[in-house]
Amino acid sequence: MHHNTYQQEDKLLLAVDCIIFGFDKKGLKILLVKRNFEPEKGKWSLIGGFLKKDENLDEAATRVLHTLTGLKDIYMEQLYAYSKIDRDPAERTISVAYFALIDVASHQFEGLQDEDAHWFDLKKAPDLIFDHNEMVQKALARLRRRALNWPIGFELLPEKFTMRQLQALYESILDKRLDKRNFINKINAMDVLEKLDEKDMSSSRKGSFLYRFDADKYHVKVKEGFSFRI
Amino acid sequence: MHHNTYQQEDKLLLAVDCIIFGFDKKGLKILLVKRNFEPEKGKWSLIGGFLKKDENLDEAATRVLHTLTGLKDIYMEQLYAYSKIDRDPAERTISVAYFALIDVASHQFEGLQDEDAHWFDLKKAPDLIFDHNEMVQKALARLRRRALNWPIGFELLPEKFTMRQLQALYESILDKRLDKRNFINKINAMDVLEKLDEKDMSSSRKGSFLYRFDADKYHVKVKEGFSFRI
DNA sequence: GAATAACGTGTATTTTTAACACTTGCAATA
DNA sequence: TATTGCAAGTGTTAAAAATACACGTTATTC
Repeated sequence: MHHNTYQQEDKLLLAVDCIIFGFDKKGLKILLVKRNFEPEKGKWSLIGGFLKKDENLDEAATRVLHTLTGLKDIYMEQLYAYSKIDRDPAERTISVAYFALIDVASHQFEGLQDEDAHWFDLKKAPDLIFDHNEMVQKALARLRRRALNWPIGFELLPEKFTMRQLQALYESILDKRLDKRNFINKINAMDVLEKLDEKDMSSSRKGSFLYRFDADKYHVKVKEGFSFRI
Repeated sequence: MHHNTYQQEDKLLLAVDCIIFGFDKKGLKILLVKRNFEPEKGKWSLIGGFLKKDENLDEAATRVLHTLTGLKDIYMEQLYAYSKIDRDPAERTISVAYFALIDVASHQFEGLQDEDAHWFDLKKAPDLIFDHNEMVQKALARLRRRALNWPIGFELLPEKFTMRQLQALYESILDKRLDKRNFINKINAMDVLEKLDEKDMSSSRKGSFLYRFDADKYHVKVKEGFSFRI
C-alpha cells in the first residue's frame, strides 16, 4: 500500500553485497576485497555495488559478481536486507545481501579482475567493514540449511568429483565430521549421482572413482515427490 | 563495496509490505486492505508504506502494522526484497516484505483503524495487486518452515489454549491432518507447556484443559541444546 | 614383490516416526 | 437421578531412519 502520492516519499541508496563461497582441498573459502576508497579504505569487505534504476536486485548482484570475477551463470540467492541507519557512515544506504557459490577449481578466474580481491579460508577471514560480518554469518547459516535440503553443494565442486571430495565439502559446510560409510550409503540411496569409469589418482595410489551429479534424474525424481536430504 | 563517490548513484523508493497472518476457529486468516488510491484503486492488497529516512526496515514494518491495527509487540520477520522494475506501475519501488503473526482473538482491534481492512480465510483470499500474491505464497512457505522448527505457532494463539486448538493451528499451517495422540505425545515430550487447572468448556461438555507456553523453560532448554521440532 | 596409504564396503543397534481404537468426564435432557 | 451424547484424553506396536562400527582391496612406489 502506498500513499496518495509518491512524490513526497524519501528516496534512498540501495546497494547489493555478495557473500561468495568457494571450496577447495583446504575447505570452505570466501572471496573478499580490500576497499580502495573511503570510508574504511584499506579494510576488507564483501564485494558490492549500487542498484541502478534500470535493473532489479538479482541483476545487480549478478553484475557485481561478473564485474569482479568475470563469471556468469553462478548460483546466487538473495539473503537479507540490511537497513540500520548508520550502517554506512558515509550516507544512508540499504544493502541487500546475496550469497553465491563458486567452484574455485574449474573457474580459472583469468586472475581476478580486481587485484585487491582474495580468497580466504573461512575460518581465517579478517574482520570486515560495516555489518558485513553479520552478513557472512547469516549466509553461512543459510548455506548450512540449504546444503542439508537441496543438492546445492554440487555448485561448489567441479563437474566430476569423488565421494571423498563431496564428503569433505559437507564436512566443511556443516563443520563436523561425517561417517564415511553412512555418508556414501545415504548419497547412493538418493540415486542422483552417476558413477563414472574414471578415477581421480591425485589423492591415493588406489585412486577414487569420479561421480557426476545427474540434474535430469534429480528433476524427474523431484517431480515424483522426492526431496534431497543429507 | 561502494563507488568512489556515492553522489552519482541512483536513489529509489523503498517500501515495506506486511503479510499479516491470524488464526481463529475457522483456520488461518490473512489481513488485507482495499486500496483507496491509484494505481489499482479498489483492489485488495497487503498493507504497506514507504521507508522513511530516519527509520530502518524493521521499524517501518512495525510502524505500518501499528498504524493499521493499533497493535505493538507483534511477531514480525523480514521475508524478501522484491525489485522487479515494473512491479509498481506508478513508479520504480523496491518492496521489502515482512510477515507478522497476530492472535486475532485476544487482540480486540478496537475496530481496525482502517475500515477498508478485512480478515480473509487464507483459502478464500482475493487476488492481490502487483506481486503481492507472490509475497503471500513465500510468507506461507516461511510460516510452514518456522512452525516446524520454532515455537512460533504460539504467537497466533491466546495466552491460554487447548491442545485441540494447538493441533488445529498446526493442521491449518501445514495444511494436513495430524494424529491426535502422536501430536500430544510429541508436544509433551518437548516439555515446554504448562498445563493449567482450568478447562475451556466452549467446545465440549467434558471440556478440555488449557495450556500455556512456558517461554522461560523453553529458553533454558534452548541454552542446553534443545531445539523445538514438530 | 613388499610396503604403503587411501579407497570401498555391510550389518547390527538405537532412535524416531507412524499407525492405530477405546475409555473418560461433563453437561444436558429425559 | 439416570441416561445419553460428544469431544477429550490416553499407550502400544510396527516400520523406518539414523547411527555406530572394522577390515579387506587396489594401484603405485621402492
